[in-house]
Amino acid sequence: MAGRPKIYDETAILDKAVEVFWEKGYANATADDLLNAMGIGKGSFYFAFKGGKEELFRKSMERVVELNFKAIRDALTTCADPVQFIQDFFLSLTGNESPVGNKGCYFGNALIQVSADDAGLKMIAAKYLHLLEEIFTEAVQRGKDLGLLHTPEPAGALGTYLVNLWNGINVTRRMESDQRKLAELVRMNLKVLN
Amino acid sequence: MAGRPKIYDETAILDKAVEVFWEKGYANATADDLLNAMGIGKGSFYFAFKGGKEELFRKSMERVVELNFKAIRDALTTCADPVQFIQDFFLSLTGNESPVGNKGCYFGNALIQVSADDAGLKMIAAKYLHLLEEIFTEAVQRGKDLGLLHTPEPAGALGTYLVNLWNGINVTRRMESDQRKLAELVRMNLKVLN
DNA sequence: AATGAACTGTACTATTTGGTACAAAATTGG
DNA sequence: CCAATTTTGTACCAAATAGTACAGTTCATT
Repeated sequence: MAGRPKIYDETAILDKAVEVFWEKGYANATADDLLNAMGIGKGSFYFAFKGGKEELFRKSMERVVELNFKAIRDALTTCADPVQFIQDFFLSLTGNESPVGNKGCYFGNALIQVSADDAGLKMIAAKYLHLLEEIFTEAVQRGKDLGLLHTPEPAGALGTYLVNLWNGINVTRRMESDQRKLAELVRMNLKVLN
Repeated sequence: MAGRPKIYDETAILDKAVEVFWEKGYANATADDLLNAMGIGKGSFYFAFKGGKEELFRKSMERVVELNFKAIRDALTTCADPVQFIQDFFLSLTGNESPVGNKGCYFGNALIQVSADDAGLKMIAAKYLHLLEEIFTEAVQRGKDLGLLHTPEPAGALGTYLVNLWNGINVTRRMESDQRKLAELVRMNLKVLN
């Protein structure tokens, strides 16, 4: 354990990479784009990420899960009314300054942007979307336990429903700029939570 | 009006290009991939598509609209029960051999795959998704006129709902291979059509 | 301070990319 | 058959790309 110390902060440059991938998409983000944003040289980059762009993206997905999903899960498991939280969450997606950003879902994007021969990355993206589904399912279950939900639909089916709504909204937002229509759309969908 | 005749069929090579774009995605499809699939040389290609890959993709989108959306619209405007048709249509998406293929929505994919500086392509893709929304809306309206629908939701809102479901399913299909869950998801969503 | 390990910057390379140039080929009309 | 026109194949190019090689640097340990 000796050696020259890193001149950068691991997570800081990962965050920069996340920005680039989110903004430009996996396929369109070049190594140059990434290195510039991260502010490190090729030497450092290929030393830290022996797997190149692919490994960087894998780690960037972990980072996004860490930053976003964990926060959602925490909020959902501690808040007084998870059902209300879910409703607010989805409605917030219809605004211009959504907390999640306007570039779609990091993992949904990945599923569609990553080329077929990077099957590994796709599977990881799918896995994380399943995690999100699970988070929704847990929240719904908690809502049921708290007596806030009376629908006969099982929590698992509602989790699937919500992750699909998430996937849909993240695409539909790109074709529809009318926030009213988006909000109405969400409201109509959230009627399943009654 | 003279000149050497084309050695290829315009629409035939467009169909080949559609295949490649659909399979690999816009960003990942190289000119080489496309030329090989289309079976023409660079000379012919850049002569026929002066705008290169971008123009080819624009025309390929037109072709997909022509092939797929027009068929859906025709079916929806002539069938006896448009509501039933919509239900069958969405349920068919959950199977392995969906009529639309398993590579997602051509236009939803485009919205997510095309780089930000190709804003023109994105707008066209969005426009075509709005066309699909309109097709759904018309079908719903017709269902109402025929007395097959009793929901108080306006047809336009239901059209938006359905295009969002379409967008969602096309992403969710990539993360969820369990056809039962997908079918259940669709069934839950289609309860809005009652 | 000497040693060795961890890290970085730069120069280089090989390949792939989209795209152009242009001469040759295939046709129709005169 | 000749001229005009349209289409094609090939050779070429410049830029961008991912990645390697490696010498040099900075530190902890001794």
